[in-house]
Amino acid sequence: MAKQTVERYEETELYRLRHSAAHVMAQAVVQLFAGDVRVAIGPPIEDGFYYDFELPRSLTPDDLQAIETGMRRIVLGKHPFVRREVTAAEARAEFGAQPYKLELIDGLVSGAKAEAGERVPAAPAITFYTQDTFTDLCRGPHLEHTGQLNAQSFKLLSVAGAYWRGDEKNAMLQRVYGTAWRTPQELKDYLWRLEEARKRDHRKLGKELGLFHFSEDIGPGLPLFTPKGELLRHQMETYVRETQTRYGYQHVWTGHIVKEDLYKRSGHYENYKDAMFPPMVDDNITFRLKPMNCPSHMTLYREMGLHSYRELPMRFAEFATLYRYEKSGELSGLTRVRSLTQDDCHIFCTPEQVGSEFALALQLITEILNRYRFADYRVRLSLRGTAGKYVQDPEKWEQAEAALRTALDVSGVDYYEAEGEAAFYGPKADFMARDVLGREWQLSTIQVDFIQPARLGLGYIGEDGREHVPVVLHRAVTGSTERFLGVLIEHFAGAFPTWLAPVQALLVPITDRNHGYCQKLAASLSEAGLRVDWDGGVERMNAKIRKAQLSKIPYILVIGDREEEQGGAAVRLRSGEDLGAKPALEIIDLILAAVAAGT
RNA sequence: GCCGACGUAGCUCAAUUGGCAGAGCAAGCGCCUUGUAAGCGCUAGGUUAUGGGUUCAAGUCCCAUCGUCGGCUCCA
Repeated sequence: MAKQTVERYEETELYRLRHSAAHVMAQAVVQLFAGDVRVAIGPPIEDGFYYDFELPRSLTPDDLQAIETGMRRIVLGKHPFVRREVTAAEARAEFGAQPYKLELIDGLVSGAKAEAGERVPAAPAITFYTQDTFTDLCRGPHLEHTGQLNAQSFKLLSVAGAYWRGDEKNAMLQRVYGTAWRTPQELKDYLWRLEEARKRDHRKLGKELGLFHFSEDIGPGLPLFTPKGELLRHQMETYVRETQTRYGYQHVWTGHIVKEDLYKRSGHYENYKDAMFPPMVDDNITFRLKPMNCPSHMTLYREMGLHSYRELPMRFAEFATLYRYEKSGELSGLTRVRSLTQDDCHIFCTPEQVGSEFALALQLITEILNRYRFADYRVRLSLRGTAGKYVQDPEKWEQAEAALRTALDVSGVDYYEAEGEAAFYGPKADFMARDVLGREWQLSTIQVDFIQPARLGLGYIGEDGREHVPVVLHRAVTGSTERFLGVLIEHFAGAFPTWLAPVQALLVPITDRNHGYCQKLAASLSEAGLRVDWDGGVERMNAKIRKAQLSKIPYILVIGDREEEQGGAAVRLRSGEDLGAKPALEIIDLILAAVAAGT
C-alpha cells in the first residue's frame, strides 16, 4: 500500500507554536505564583499543549483566566526564544531548585528518555530555551519570539491531575491543558468542533433518545437498556452474528461465573485480579464473575474431545456478558462500563493456518466496519514493551509477532507499530477507526496467542499422528456492544441508518378519524418486516412531526383523509425533506431498499 | 484508585451578600379535530444526592459518604 509522505508533526509550524505556547504558559504560572513553582514537562499534543507543575495550592478553573491574561502580556512583549547549548553541570546549576528538571537532566545524561518519553540517542546535547524571564530545559524547536503567538488564537481549556512521568506511584502534579492555532479562525473552528462533539456525546443523546440509563440503585458502570436501546443492541448483535455465521464461525455459550483456579492457570489472575469483581466463595470453591472468555472457550475446546487437524480451524464466537471491576475514575458512559457484552471469538488453528485465518478475520472486520460506515481506519500492530505483564517466553513471542507481521504484510493493510500495547499473552492488530469528527477509537482487534493454549492443555492430532498445541487467534469486531453503541451514537449523532434504527417509521395521523387506518397501515408495514410505531397522542400533527424528527426516526409517514382515501401516506424524512404522498407498497419498497443499502 | 470541579422536579436550568425553592419542557386532566418542527387552559410534581455539623435561619458555609464530569493511571 502506498505510503503517503506527510509532514511529521514535530517539524510543523503548529508544533513549534504549541511548544512555545507551553513555555509562555509556564512563565505565566511561575509569575502568578511568584516563582513558587516546580515545573515538570510541557509538550505539544494533538490540537494543543499542556504543562505539568507542582504548586503550593491546587489550581481551579478560575485560575485559567489569570494565567491566560499573563500569557497575553508575555506574547505582547515579543520576547525572543533564545537557544543555548549547555553542559550537564551548567544545566544542574540552573535548575538546582527544580527536582523534576534535575531528574530529566539525569535522564539526558544517561541517554535514557526525553521529556515526552521517546527514545533519544545516547547523551544528546543539553539545550535551554529562554524567553523573557523564563528558561526551560528543552530540545526545541520554538518560534522566534513570543509575538508570533497570536494572542487571540490560543485558549486554556482545563486543569487536571497527572502523575509525574505517568506513573501512579509518583507524585500527582497539576496539568493545565491549552489549545493553540495559527489564526483566531482556526481556534474558533477547533472550539466549534469541541462543541459539536459535546452535542453528539452519547451520554446526552442516549438520554434524549431514550436508549439507556444508569441508576445509583443498580451501581456505577452498569447500564440499563430501554426497549429502544435493547432493540439497537439486538440489531447490532444479530448483524454480527449472521455475518460471522456466513464466514464459518460457530457460536457457543459459556455462562457467567467460572472457578478462579482457571484464571490462575491462564495467567489472567496474576495480571488482572484487581480488575475482577471480588470472589464468591462456596466452601472450598472460589468463583469469579467472568471477566473474559478465552479460558472458557479454550476449556470448551478441550472438553469436546481429542481434535484432529482436519477439524481445524474451529471458530468459537460468543456474545458474552463480562464483568470487570474498572476503577471508579475509569468509568465513562457506555464506552467504559463494568458489565459489557463482547463479540468475542477464539479461532483454534494450526500454525500454518494463522495467515489464512487472519485474512478471513480481516475481511470480516472490513465488511462490518464498512456497514457501520467507518471508512477511515488504520491498524496498530501492538507489540510487547520492555517491562511489565508480558509472559516471558521470547521464542513464542517472536513466533507470534512474525506470524502477525506476515499476515499484515500479505493482506496489504497499512499499519504502524506501538510498543507496550500488546496483551500479556501475545501481540495484537488493533483497528483504530476515525469517526466523522476525526476522533480515533480502538474497535476491532485480532490477537495471536501462542501462550494460553499450552497453559490450558489444548491439543490436536496432526497429520504426523502426534499431538500438537493449536494456535489461538483472539478476535473481536465491534469490541463490546456497549462501547460500540456509544461510538455509533456519536458517529451518527443519533441518526442511525435505517437498518439499525430502533423505530424505522413513525405514522402520524392528522385527525382522530385517521387512527383506524393508521393502525392498519402500521400493521401491514410490520408484516413487511419493518419496525414501525404510530403516534395516537392528542397533540397536533406539527408537534408529532417535531417530536419524531427530534428522535431521529428515519421515515415519518403523515396520514390525513387524502392519504387514507388513496391507501398510502405522505413521506417525510428526518432531514425535513418531503417526498409527498406515496402508496403503501411503494413506501415499503422505499424503506426496504434503504435497509438493504445500509443507509 | 489519584487530582480537580460539580450534584436543585422525569429532562434542561433559575433562586441577591445565608432570609418563604421557581420556570420551561415532559407527565395527568379538559377544550380544540387539526395538513408537514411546539394549539390553549388547568392540575400535580421537591427531605435541594445521602449523613452529620455551624447558625435565629442552610439549596447557599464546613466535614464525611455516594454519584457524575474533565484529566491521570488502567483496559485481558
